[in-house]
Amino acid sequence: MDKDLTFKQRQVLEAIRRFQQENGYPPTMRELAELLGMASAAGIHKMLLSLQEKGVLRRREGGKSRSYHIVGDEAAPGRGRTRPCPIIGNVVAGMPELAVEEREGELYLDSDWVGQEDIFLLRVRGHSMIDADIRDGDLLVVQLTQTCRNGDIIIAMLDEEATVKRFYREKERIRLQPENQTMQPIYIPGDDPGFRIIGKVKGLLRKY
Amino acid sequence: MDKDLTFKQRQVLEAIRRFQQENGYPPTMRELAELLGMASAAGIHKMLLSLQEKGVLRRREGGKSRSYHIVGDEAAPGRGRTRPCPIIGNVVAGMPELAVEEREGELYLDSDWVGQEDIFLLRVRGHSMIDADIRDGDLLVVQLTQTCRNGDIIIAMLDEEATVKRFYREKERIRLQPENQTMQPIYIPGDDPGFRIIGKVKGLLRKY
DNA sequence: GAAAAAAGTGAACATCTGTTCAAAAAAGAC
DNA sequence: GTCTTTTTTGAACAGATGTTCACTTTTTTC
Repeated sequence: MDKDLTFKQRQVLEAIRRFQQENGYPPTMRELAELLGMASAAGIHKMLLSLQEKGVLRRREGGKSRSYHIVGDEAAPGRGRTRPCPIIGNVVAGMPELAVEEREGELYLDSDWVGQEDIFLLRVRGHSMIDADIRDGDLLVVQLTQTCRNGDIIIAMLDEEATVKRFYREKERIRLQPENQTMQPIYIPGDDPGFRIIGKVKGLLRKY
Repeated sequence: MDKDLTFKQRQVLEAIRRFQQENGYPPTMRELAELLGMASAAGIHKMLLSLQEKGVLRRREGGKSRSYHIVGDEAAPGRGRTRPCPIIGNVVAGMPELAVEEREGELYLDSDWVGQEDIFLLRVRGHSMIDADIRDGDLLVVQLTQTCRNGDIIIAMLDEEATVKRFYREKERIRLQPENQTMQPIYIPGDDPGFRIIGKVKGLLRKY
């Protein structure tokens, strides 16, 4: 696909790539012209159009400055490869609107790893899940969902307070099992209005 | 150093970062203003100046459009804030050249989280570190280094085989301690040529 | 060599972009 | 409360930038 490019066109492409690499943003047409020793921006303009037709160059919006990027270049806008995920210090009432006050920051995570669903990162407080090898200070990747299966590790609101527990549905009640031998399970009647499932744990991040 | 930023200034910084991440080039002042719901570019202009004075923002040349970049992200200009990290299935002889045959794939990770050093991801086999809450199948973030301190979790080559152990330097020998009560420590004479430290564990990724 | 395509020029124009200024609103500090 | 700092607005301006046009030069193709 690169074979039907002329020498000049390849030169322009290479100049764009180098400029982006060195400066962190794409060049303007006149900057490109000067870089290639040309006197007018019009020639570059024509060249960029033909490069666009051949599919090797793209621009996000017409008319905007510095908006060209090379197709297939890693430096190009990689929508989809990674996504920003907010770090929540504490789950608070009003979820899943993710109260902004509790935002610690955000991490960009690989979409291949966390998937496309609505997620956030929750910092673990305490040792209630130590038998599941989840430690104090770990970050949990939480997927917002109401549906979960027996044995899932979930985040639940229980009377305005958030907890991480393993979920089991029993006959007339729900059992929330802490993964810590020294702690007792919590039983929820089926009709408890103070109980609400926020989401389930899909992954874990730990920093040493 | 980030502590003397106002809330608004931090908001502006975050908007710049996100725009750069999504589009591959920095925003103009008016684009920023619209993004933040402001009516004029002048406010943004003043804000960028103060951010510049505080040293968190820089521009390559005055007067040029879209030429601002965030100081923390400047280490990898144009590469955004994530970096590709190879996933290694097994550590093999010949490291740290990271034999390509063993590459399982790669994940893009947040530079804020993994830092700028040379790293790779190693998949854990077995349960030798279960007492350190590291499970079979976890991915370890390994920083390539020869220097490590007592108590560090390290990756070491021992007679052509890779192991994950906790590192302790004793009088005339090195003790490699498995974090599993049922396993015995390994002792290495100080002059063992078959022993080599690959790196140390900086983080952990787990998927449920 | 003739014809066609590609590359380049120079000028003009509309819009975008950064910058400045005066003033007002909002938020904190005291 | 008063005062100061921060934040926002609106307008205006200069220069930068993308675009178009007519035309010339160079290169390629037949």
